[in-house]
Amino acid sequence: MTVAGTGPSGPYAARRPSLRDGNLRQVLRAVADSDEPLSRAGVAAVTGLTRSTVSRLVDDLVVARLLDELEPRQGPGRGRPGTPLAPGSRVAALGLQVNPGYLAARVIDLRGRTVAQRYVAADLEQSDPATTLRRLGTMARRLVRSLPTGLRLVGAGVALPGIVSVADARVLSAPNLGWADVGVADLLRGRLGGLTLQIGNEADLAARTVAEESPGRGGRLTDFLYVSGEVGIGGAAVVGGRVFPGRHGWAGEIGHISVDPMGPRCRCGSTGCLEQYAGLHAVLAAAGLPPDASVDLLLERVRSGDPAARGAIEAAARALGVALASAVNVLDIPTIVLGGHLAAAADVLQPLLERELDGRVLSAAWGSVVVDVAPDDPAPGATGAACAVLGALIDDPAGWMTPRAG
Amino acid sequence: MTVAGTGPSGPYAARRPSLRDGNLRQVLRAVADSDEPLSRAGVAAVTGLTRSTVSRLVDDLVVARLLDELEPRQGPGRGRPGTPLAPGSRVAALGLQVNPGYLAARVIDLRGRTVAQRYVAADLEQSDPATTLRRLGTMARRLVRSLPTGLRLVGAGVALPGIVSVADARVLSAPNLGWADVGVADLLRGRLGGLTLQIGNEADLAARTVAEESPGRGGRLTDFLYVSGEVGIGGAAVVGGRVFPGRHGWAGEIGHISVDPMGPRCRCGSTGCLEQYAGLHAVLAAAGLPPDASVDLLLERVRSGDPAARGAIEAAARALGVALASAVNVLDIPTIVLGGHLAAAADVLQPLLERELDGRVLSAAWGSVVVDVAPDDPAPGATGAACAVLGALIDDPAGWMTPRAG
DNA sequence: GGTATTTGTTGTGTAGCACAACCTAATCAG
DNA sequence: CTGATTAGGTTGTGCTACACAACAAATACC
Repeated sequence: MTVAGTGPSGPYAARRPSLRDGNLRQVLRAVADSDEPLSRAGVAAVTGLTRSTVSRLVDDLVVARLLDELEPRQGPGRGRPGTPLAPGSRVAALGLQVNPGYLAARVIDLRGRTVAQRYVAADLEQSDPATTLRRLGTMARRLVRSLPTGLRLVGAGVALPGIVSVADARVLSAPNLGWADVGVADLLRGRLGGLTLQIGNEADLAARTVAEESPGRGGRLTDFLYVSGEVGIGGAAVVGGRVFPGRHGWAGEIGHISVDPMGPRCRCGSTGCLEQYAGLHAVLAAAGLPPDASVDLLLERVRSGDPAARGAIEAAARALGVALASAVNVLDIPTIVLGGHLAAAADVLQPLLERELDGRVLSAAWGSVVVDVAPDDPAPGATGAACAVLGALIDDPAGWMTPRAG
Repeated sequence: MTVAGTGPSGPYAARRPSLRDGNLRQVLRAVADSDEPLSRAGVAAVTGLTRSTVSRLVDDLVVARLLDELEPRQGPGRGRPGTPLAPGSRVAALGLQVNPGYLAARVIDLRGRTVAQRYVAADLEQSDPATTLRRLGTMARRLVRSLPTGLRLVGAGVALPGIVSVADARVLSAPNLGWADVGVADLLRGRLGGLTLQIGNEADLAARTVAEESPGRGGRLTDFLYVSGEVGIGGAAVVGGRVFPGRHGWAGEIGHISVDPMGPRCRCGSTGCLEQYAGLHAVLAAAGLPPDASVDLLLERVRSGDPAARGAIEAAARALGVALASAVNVLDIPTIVLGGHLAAAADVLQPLLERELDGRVLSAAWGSVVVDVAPDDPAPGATGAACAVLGALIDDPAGWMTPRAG
């Protein structure tokens, strides 16, 4: 959002150094956003600043290790070859994720490369928060210890499936974990060695992995509705490359759009929520499978023509279409990205879903709704959590350079 | 972002004068946003700039007539009294509105005062676009001619109930007027004497009148969902004081949220849209009234206990609750503002609506959904259209000062 | 090897803000 | 009525950070 007047420094104030701060960000962004290494001159061309100004800013960013000078590579150019620049590979962030089916930890550097990761499958539906977070903390600590020296971690993030309070790092409600009112920071921070900890909703953070190919570098899509099918159904609206937070950061809860107000009661208190039609448990039950059956088994049955399984998935697709159509009408974001289990089932969902959407979305007359699939990532929340930390760094490099220069 | 970076000039570029441009905006905003006239020193205190800097910036804004120096008024202060500043009263914009039931034109100055206005009731359902816009144009021209000399109009805006393309000033579809693919700018511009013309959706612009008390001055609410009940049901999501546009500017179409996928067919092509339950024609029909009956008659019957009328309004309230709950779950904006006919019916709608919302909104457990009523304005779209023009001026004063100084 | 071309650096000019000193206009104390 | 106090507004000086221009460095082309 190109809104002015709001930002890291607040609605007001426009002191002198803010010009430099802003330009540091522009330069860092330009490098991060480019798909191939830019030279100083390239940055100047992209940003509109002069070469001399860029040069000075780049030098400072290199000293702060936010940028690296790469080895000059031979290109088919005519003049003096530039020194290619890239986001600093010695600056990284830790991303963590708690999901009903697994724990994950991942370290990602400013270039978006996964430096190290761990993944443990575990059944965490109705788990004890303290025990689970202790496990996650231990996992994270081991991962951090295994890192090469010289790598600076700038922060950590945790992705959790539920309603979270970002400000005080609490999980207010995570029904699929059986958690309510859990202070994640308190239970985890001690194990992270003083690393700043951010918390976020799983779908919001997973959506980042679609919005950004690497920290600061916009992905193919800038505006889309991410639908995270895990055990429940979460979601996030991405607008202009940024996750739309809403008032408390709880936007995107499409799992609780009402598909039929006379439908079955949902544990959220409402009736006929999408989750009651397209949630994992609901679909498995409709397909005549036990609640702990795998998605793969369901999809196998669908593809082999099992009528109950096919009926279940078709009902889910229709419900999904009805709910998403309402969401698209409200948000005017005619692009859907399926993630989690829904991504695995995309091939069987897509035709029905697109038909339903095109029939129900008001703007479909001027452009069809596109249904896309999220890139395959076993723990997209962890990736997104790390990217969120790095994104904050890219958004305000000056704030990170002054306190600890060098 | 106080400075460069993102803003009117685009995501990149951060030249030198942008600092001054940004500060001009901050100063102008500070004055516009204050509920009582600020002095130069007051602006300095609010913005964090020094008095000397503010003084220079204010002087330029006064020369450009964007600010006025008021008569010094006696206050109970101790030191030298400051010269109170206010947004320039000689700068104004023209706001126009075409509604199924009326035409309106209104001139509003930078202080938010209505300088002049005209209003003509007319039945424009299924009207001819060219004829209607010619009428509106004539009305506007007469209004402009009646203005006092010395008032500078900086632009015009038109509010229309339908899907509009802002970029090329076309109405793509306005079913309640019977319009499709109408080039509003071409039909109107000739009558406006070269005034720049913006076009906007009625609900989006009406929502501005709630978000802003006067141009640049935030209202009581900064985040809310505006529901415009005219003949159809439009809507707009306001986030951080700004209307959320979506990809094409068509966000907020809550009239076409699906309340019951098995419900009656809507003219949009979908089934069970909110408009089929809570739209004016639907409610009148359910109450056993003719389609051209007035809202007042309906409400009178409801209040006098007519069972059919009461049943109709209750059904509408429930449908509205179901649809708005979905919208709130997607947007996380737990404040609803009722406008248009819905505002008139607020007292009978409110209890049922709030009950439905609190039962269906996920976040209701941490804070009830508030249902509010828009201020009474016979043509809120016209007001909002004028404010939109003035808002653009306030957002970029530098752009308006350089071309024509003095 | 010379020339053209592009990159990166260095020096100079300048816009615009901070800071401080000063002037002005009010209230308050006596 | 006079002087002290307080706050608003203006003026002058210095500094920051960017623009512009000139130059050095490194490559390709002839």
